Amino acid sequence: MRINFELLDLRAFLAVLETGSFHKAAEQLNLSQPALSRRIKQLEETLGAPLLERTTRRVAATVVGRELQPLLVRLLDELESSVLSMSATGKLQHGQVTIACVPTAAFYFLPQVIRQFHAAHPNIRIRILDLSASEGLKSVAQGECEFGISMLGSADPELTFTPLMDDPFVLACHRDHPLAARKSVEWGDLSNELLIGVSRHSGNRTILDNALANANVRLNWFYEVNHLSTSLGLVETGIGISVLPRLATPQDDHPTIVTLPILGPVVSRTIGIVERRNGRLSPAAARFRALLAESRSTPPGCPLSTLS
Amino acid sequence: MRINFELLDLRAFLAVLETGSFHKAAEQLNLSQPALSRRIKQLEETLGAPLLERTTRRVAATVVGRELQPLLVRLLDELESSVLSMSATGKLQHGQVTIACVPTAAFYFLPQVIRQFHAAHPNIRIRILDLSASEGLKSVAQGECEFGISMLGSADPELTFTPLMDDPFVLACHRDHPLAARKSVEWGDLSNELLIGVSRHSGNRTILDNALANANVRLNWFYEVNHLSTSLGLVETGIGISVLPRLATPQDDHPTIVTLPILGPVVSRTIGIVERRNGRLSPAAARFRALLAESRSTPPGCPLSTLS
DNA sequence: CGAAATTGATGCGCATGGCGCATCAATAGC
DNA sequence: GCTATTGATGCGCCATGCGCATCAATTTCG
Repeated sequence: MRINFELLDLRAFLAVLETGSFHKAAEQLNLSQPALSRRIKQLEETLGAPLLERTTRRVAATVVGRELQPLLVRLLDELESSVLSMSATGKLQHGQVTIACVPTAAFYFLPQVIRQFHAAHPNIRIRILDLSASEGLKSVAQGECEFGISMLGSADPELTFTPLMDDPFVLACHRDHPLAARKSVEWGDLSNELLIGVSRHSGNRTILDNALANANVRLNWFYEVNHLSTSLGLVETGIGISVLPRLATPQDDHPTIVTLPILGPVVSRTIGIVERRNGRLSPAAARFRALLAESRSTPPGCPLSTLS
Repeated sequence: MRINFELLDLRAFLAVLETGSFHKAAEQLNLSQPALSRRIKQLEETLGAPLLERTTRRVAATVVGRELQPLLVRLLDELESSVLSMSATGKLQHGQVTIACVPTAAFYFLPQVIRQFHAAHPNIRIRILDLSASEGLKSVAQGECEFGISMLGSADPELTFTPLMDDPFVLACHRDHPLAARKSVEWGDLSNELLIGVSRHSGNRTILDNALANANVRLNWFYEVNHLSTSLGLVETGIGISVLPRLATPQDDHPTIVTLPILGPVVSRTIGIVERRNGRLSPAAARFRALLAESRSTPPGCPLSTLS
């Protein structure tokens, strides 16, 4: 059996029991009394049982109506709260934005943008999935978050990429290391060093390997770890040096670690916003994305596969 | 915020996600594709956030849509099952009838009528509130059951009464009692006996007292108990005799108790159907009541206060 | 890479359903 | 018994929701 009535019918029934009057219930629902009377009659016919016993001066629920009333109150209350929540989300008064972000970019972009966004929309929560680049792209592709902040990765025609900034790879070494006294180094300077790197399957490593292959530079990756932060930890112990994205290194002076630009050529990864090609952002997510884009103005997004 | 959409909108949204197609969802809901497209669009505008991401070949829920979907599935499933239940009740395919009945009448009227009703409507349950006469009338008046089987009690203008049968008061005594050998007795025969009776506030006692006052008969109520069955129990011990409604006495031969008609005059209580004056019965209750009435045809009900 | 098939969105006109007004019948209070 | 009020019904009107036709976009296939 298909549902063959409307929400207004159910609300009319509940309003009559609440107010004790067809007239008052009609007022409550912005209807005339005859319109409400017809709605009640139609609902009773649809359900095949009387719900109300009434005279011109009195109204009460039948036994069937008594059974139905608490159920309808609960269902309509739940529906109404969820609608209220949806509507508040739509008006940026309440809700949540879910985005994926590679951890190294999170610390750079998000604090300031989150501060701005929160000041403007104090009741909207930001939910950040801190995932690896590949996991983050997958999360966006599968619709688990509204967009992601990531870097150029595998070409996926379903995703678009809006660059925000270039993040150069730099050298990280212990203060006591001979190279630490330089203002910058070249790739050739690193040829004889024992280098600490991340997994060869990671996005960062893929970008780096491609760029260096083009420049005929070969490096000696002696240690391989899974997380950039582990690279930094090992550098701190002095057992080797590492090539890392700038954002993954300490932003301020560090007691034991020195970071130096690597020239000839400068190799960078591009950090940007990843979205589904036909995605539609909720108003809150759209606003958050706008603030992100403003923090670094760039041309409109295009498919990843067209970026060189 | 008021609910400003319809059940069909919600069902359209869920149907699209279930079928993966506006076309197929429209078919499912007996709409054309443009009509369904408009419903989705209107729902999204009402809620202030997109629910679906779609191209001409593909459709998926947004993050907001994903959050809403399980809630709506549950709410609409519950609504649909309760409507199915109501509809089955309306068509006498399923449901429940609740009536109040004084215990002494229950054994007489209900077994046969319940058998007939159950044969015709095997999936409708009969719920019997076995209450005293006064409690039964109150339950009917307050809408806790659809009607009651009771006797003439306090005049309540909100209730109507349809007589089913007259139930005479009879003498119950031990087989060894001197009166047991008679075929009948008169009230005068009881003047010098120690009588067991129920509470002077009970319906039965009120009827009896009124009738005997009119006939200038005075009885000696020596013992007073709360339940008619207790009267019978005491009669069985031989400590006294009792005046009881015929229906409250053993219907068959009893090893120790004899029941005799009491003449000059015959005093009876009237058992009948009690209803709210403006009551509306569910179809099942209406059918059950009709079977009851058929078991003893009587004139249409009239207000209790007009019965002499 | 272009053509073809298919699908969601939109313009348009029409029919119907839901509405409010007027009124009736019933109810409750004085 | 009269009066005021309320729920139910008849009636006419109009706004809404519909389907048809069509467009633009998407995906598949040769």
